[in-house]
Formats: sequence, structure tokens, C-alpha cells
Amino acid sequence: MSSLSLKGGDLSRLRQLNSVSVIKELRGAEPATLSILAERTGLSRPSTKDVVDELTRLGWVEEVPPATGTMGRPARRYRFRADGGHLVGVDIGAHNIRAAVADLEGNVLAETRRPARPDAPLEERLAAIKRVVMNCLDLGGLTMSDLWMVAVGTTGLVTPEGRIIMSASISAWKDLDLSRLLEETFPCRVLIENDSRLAALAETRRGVARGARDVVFLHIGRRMGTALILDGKLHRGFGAAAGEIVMLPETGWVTAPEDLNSAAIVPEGTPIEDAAGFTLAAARNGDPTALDAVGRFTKKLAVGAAAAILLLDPEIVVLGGGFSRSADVLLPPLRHALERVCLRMPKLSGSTLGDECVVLGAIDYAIDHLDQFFFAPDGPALRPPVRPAVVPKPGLSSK
Amino acid sequence: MSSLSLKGGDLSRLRQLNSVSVIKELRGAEPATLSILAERTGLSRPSTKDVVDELTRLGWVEEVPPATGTMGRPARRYRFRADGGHLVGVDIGAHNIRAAVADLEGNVLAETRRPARPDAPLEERLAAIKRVVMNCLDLGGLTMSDLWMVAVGTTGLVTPEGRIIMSASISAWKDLDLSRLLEETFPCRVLIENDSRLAALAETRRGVARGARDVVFLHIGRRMGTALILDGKLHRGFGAAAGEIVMLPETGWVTAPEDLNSAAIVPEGTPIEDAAGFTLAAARNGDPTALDAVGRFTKKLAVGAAAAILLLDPEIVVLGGGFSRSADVLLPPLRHALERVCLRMPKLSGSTLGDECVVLGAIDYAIDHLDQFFFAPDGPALRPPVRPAVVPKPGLSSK
DNA sequence: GGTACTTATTAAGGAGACCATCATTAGTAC
DNA sequence: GTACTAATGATGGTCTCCTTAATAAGTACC
Repeated sequence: MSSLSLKGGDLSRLRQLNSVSVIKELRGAEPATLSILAERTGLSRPSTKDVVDELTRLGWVEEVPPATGTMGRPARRYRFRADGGHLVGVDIGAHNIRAAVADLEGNVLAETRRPARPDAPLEERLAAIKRVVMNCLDLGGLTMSDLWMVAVGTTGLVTPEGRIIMSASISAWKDLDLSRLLEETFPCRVLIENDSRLAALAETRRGVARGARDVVFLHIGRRMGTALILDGKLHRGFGAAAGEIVMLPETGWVTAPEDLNSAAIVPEGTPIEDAAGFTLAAARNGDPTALDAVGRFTKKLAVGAAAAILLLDPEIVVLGGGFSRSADVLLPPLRHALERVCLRMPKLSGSTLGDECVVLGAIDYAIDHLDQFFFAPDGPALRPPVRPAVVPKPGLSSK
Repeated sequence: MSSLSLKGGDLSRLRQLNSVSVIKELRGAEPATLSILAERTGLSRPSTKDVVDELTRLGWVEEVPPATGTMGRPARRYRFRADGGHLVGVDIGAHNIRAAVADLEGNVLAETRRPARPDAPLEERLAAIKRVVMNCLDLGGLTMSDLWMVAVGTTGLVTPEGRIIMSASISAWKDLDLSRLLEETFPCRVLIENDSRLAALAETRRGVARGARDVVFLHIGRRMGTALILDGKLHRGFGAAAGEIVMLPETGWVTAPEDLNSAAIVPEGTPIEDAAGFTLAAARNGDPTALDAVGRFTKKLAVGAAAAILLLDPEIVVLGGGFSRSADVLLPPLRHALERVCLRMPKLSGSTLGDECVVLGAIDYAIDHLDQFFFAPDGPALRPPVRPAVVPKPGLSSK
């Protein structure tokens, strides 16, 4: 949101700008009176009334009972109608498909999950996605027609247009126009983005990094990766390949997970998905072998992290991904390693949003795009809460 | 420019937006007729006329003789008055102080240079700066009162407010409010920024990287550094410490210049500032020892460059700094080293702006700030070309 | 219960900025 | 000199915002 290409126009454009100002003040905030809105938007009271009346008529805003017990005549209060439309965020992982439905303020109404086989054929996977979303809508008491937008986070390289180039962990993901495929299933626009990036977005909008403009998100788990929020926006890079510092040999990131997975202390036969957790738990209890493994891991982690920090000087670094459940074990040695090389030490935190991270990020991503659509200077004016006929594609509209 | 926080207001705000649209169309472009402006801005002809008339009255725009030989009644033509105000860009290096004065379109009118001693005391250095700028103004036939803004690029760590924390190569630069000091000398706002960053900006606005949104600038010379242009804007980072990947031990950047400076082929007694040039010239002629040294240097260079490329996926990487005069020698081995690790290979080029890079970047930086000032939503409306009384400080106004 | 005070609402008048339309003007083409 | 072309200038109308002033609906206090 926020930065759209600034452009003039006729008087209706001015009204549009003022409408947006009012909605921005109301959304995600307590109900407000006309006086408050007038002061915050800089408009006069009568004009504010005009704008609010129009927004009410269009269905964006509704009146709530006035607050009691105040001096003077009780002021009418208005709030944003977050339930005017609904968004779905989907997280398509190799082993799990998650979905959550939220209102226009990003409040989650319902959430569902369903296991998946990493090697499932495309048809099966698409059907599973549909089922998860339908379930989720049911749970929230909604139907397909309530959907304004679906945003999907998944592993692999994703183009701004919603094509998947490839994914190492999902065999069906191979040169695929996932956006188009899912738009045949759902009656609305479907956005696709890399899952780590969406997790980073969620942490920036509602997690530990809330309010930060520059954030480095370290995805640590059986696969390593990074995602960047720069100037408050998701950074994709020219070819949507940003965040791949794992490919730098000097970091040792490709093999780093092995330090935890194959530590000498892990009992024979432990399933691979539990191995690192075992090592980290042992380290928490002070086991020297485990601590040694953690030391080796964080040393590698620190190399890539330091590269990102020195280059970008972020306000905060967030640890996410599977291993971040043990952030308490990893943070001290990581901080120690970073302090030796970093010019200015950023804040350092573990993710707080946990497994829902990607789904929440997808919802936030969808909200960003709704803004771009409704508030665009040359787009359609503010509309009643019905499904927009055409929404510009992500990468294209941002110009 | 471009992205300012979108806000409504009264009718004058609309006029302001439309005025900005017109100026943006005129600035840096050929004189235009009302019909052309009306079409490009989306305004009606009468309104365009109104806006242009007002801008003419304020001194932002002037009429030029109509084009001849066209069908129909000759249209009046208007152009942006780039000479309505002037900006000075200054490059304060350890051994040289450069300055250039430019008009509001960034066209350089005059340029001066003056040697300096790295260990000169503060007073002497400040006096030298003043003399260089005065000289430059003289050469351009201007006086101090024509100055709208001065932008300074210098080595070291610079805060967004214009304080210098420290600099390794200029002894007088030590915890210093350079912005304030120079504002006592010049009758206008003085902006300070790191020199590499300004060089990167110049390359993005008028050099090899023109038009690119994401640019990585590698400063290679007796000191190594990087600067980033992200989403078209200079990236400073939270503590203005971005671009310091030189501090990452794994890159070997701290000692990398030694590979070229102390190559076995360099004759005894060669002044340090010519040593690398000697090695690079020898390498160009195929000398094996020199080529070996270049190989060692580019290998280190590639590590830091790869970190930046993999993280950010820029459109283009620009080689700047003293060594970049021999970019033709360095680029092939660098490209070769990068191709082995980069997921998507960016364009790779040497700087084309040469020694004037920082001064030009300073001018472009000043232009960006003028925009922010004049076109800010809550700032003063468009004004006649007289020196603005107060211009918001860089970092603060950008919110 | 009545009066004073406080804060919102409502209504009226006015100014600024935009638009559409049309008659007029100043060139070129032949 | 006539036909054609394209820009100019003037008129009237609409929309959005602002200011000001009268009215309304509560609380506080006697």
C-alpha cells in the first residue's frame, strides 16, 4: 500500500484520494467519529461527512452506536466493514497444504490443514488444494462467491506473473502456470509467491518485525533460504530470484542442515524430520556433542546472515522455518558470531507466528494487492464490495 | 521522485498534483504543445492551459517560438525552465575536492577540481570546499544567491541527517556535523551522503545502469565497497550502514587491493596510487604474473559480488572506483567466476561516468530532494524559483 | 427540573478546479 | 483565393471542498 504513482486528474480523483484517506484511517482501527476523521485526514467536517456518507452507501463503511458518557452531543461513529469481502491464503508445502480465510482487515476467520504426498501428481495436488480451501470457506460460513482473492505461497522459484519455474521438494511443480490453473478453479484472481517471502511479509506486518522497514528473514530448516523486506515491500529482484544466498559456497548453507540432522548424538533410525529437533533439544540440555553441532551450524548460518546484514543494514533479522522453533538455542551463538563482523548489530529474533506464517503472509500479500487495485490512480474508482472483474497482475501493476 | 505518500486535500492539492504532472512531462524533454501535454497528463485542454499559465506566471515554465511547417494553426510550445535555479554537487575525497554546478534538469554548467591534503585540518578543508564551489559558480556565471541546494559526497559513514561518524581516509572527518557546518557557509540546504552511494545513483540515472530498478554498484579501488539502488532508490539501511560487505572476512575484500598493488611485477618504488594500474595494464598485455594477480583479485571480488547478486537479484552490476578504469581486464574473469554460482546472471558493466561520477550523483541526489520538497503532499505548494526557506532533512521527509 | 456548558449535526453560501462545447484564428495545401 | 487543419479563447455548467452560523443532544451542576 502507501506508495502509488502520484497523479492528478479531475475532481472525482480528489474524492477518491480523500475516500482512501478515510478508509486508511478506519481500517484496522477503532470506530471513529467524524471529528476524529476530519482531524486525521485534514479535511473539513462537512467534507468528511460527504465522504463517509458515500462510503457508507457503497458498503465500505458502516455506522455503529455512539459512545456514551462523553461530554456534549454524542458523536456518530463509523467503522470499516472488514466483512465486506474475504481473502484466502494458501500454503502449499511438500507434506502439507494449509489454508486460511480472512476478512479485509486480515483477521483470520477459519483455518484448515491437510497432509499431502510430496510426489503426488499434479491433478491430485490441485484437487487437494481446492478441497482445503472449500473446507476453510465452509468453516467460516462462506462460499466461493464471497472470495475476492486467493494468494498462494509455495516452495520454489516463482515468477511475478504466477508461473512456477521449478521446486526441489514438490515433484509436480515444474514449469507450470499455477496462477492460471487455480483461476480456473476459483472465481477470482490468484496470486502466487514464494513461501519464505510471504513468511517474511507476515512477520513484518504482524509478527516480531512489525513496523520495520528493512527486514532480513532467515529460513532455517531442512532447506535454507532468505527473504527480504526492503522499504516495507517484498523484494523480488529483477528475475524474482532474490534471497538465494544459499547458493554461495562460502556460506556452507547447502550442507548446514546436516550439522544438526546428522549429529553424532542423534539415535540411529530417527526419522529425518525429527533429527534436527533432537539435536537442538539436547543442546538446550547442555549436551556437549549437540552444542558442538549447533556451533557448527550457527557458524555457517552466521556467514550468510552477516553477508545480508552488512549489505543491507536491516533493522531486524528474523529466524523462521522449522528449526526456528528452537530459536532460543540458536540465537545466542548466532548473535555471538555476528557481533564479531557486523558494523551495526540489528535486532535478532525468532519467528513468533509459527506454522501459520506462510498462510498469514499470503493473506497480507492479498491485502496489499487489493489496495493497489482499489486505490490505483487510473484504476476503477472505489466500488461496492463485490468481486472486482479484473485485477491487475502483481508484477505488472506495480510499475 | 514518483512515490510520495498519497493523500487528498482540497482543490489546491489537485491543482498541485496536476502541476507536478505537467512539470514531469516537460522536464528533461522537448518543448511540448498544450495538446501534447493534455494528452499525456490526461487533463482537458482548458485545464492544461490553466495549469501551464500558472506555472509560467510562477516562473517554472516558459514559452518558446512555435514549430513551423506543421498543418493547422501553429501551437504554442512550452518548456521547463531548467535555469530557474541551480544545484551544486561536491565530491570530497582525501586527495581531491571536486564540484559541479548544474541546472534543475541536472545539466552540468561548470566543473572544478582542487587537490587537497588528506591530513589537512578541518578549517583548511572547509575553506577549500568553499573555494572550489565559489570557483565553480564563477565559471558558470552564477553567485551564491542562485544556489538552491548543495549535495556533498564524501568517504566514510554518514548519517541521514548529515553527520559524519568517521572516515578512514580523511583525518578531519570525525564525529562532525558537516551538514550544519556547510550550511553556515552556503545560503541553502546542504545534503551529505556517502560517495559510493552517489556514484551508484549517477550510474542509475545517467550511466550504464540507466532505467534499472535494482542495481549493485561495486566500488573497487584502494578501498573496496558496495552501494545499492533498490526499487530505484538509494538504499541506506536502518543505520545508514548498508553496503559494507567489505567487512565480511569470507570475501577477502580488505586485502584484495593488495593483490594488484603488490603484484610481483610492479617495479620497486612505484607510487602506491599507480601500482594497481601497472598490474592491470600488464595483464591487458598478457603478462602471466599480472594475470595471476588479476585472477586472485577477481576471485575475491566475485565472492562479495555473488553474495550481493544472490541476495538481491539485481538487473545490473556496475564496476566503479579507481580500478574500474581497467574494467575491460577485470570483467571477463569476474563474469567467469560469477557464472559458476549465480542463479540468474545480471548484466555486468564498468562505470562510464569516470571521475565525475560522485559529483553527478550528488547533483542527481539534490534533484531528488527538490522533488520531494516541492511536490510533497503536505509541503508548501509549488513556488516561484526562489530559494526555499526550509527544506526537510533527507531521512526525515521520506516517511 | 432547569440552566449552563460542551460537542455534533445540519444547512446555506461561496470559491476553486475541472470539463464539454463552439465560434474564432492562423497557419498549410493546392 | 479557397479549402482544410489544428490550436486558441470564451462560455456555462458541475463537482468538491471550505467557512460560517444556526440547531440539536447530550452532561454537569444547582
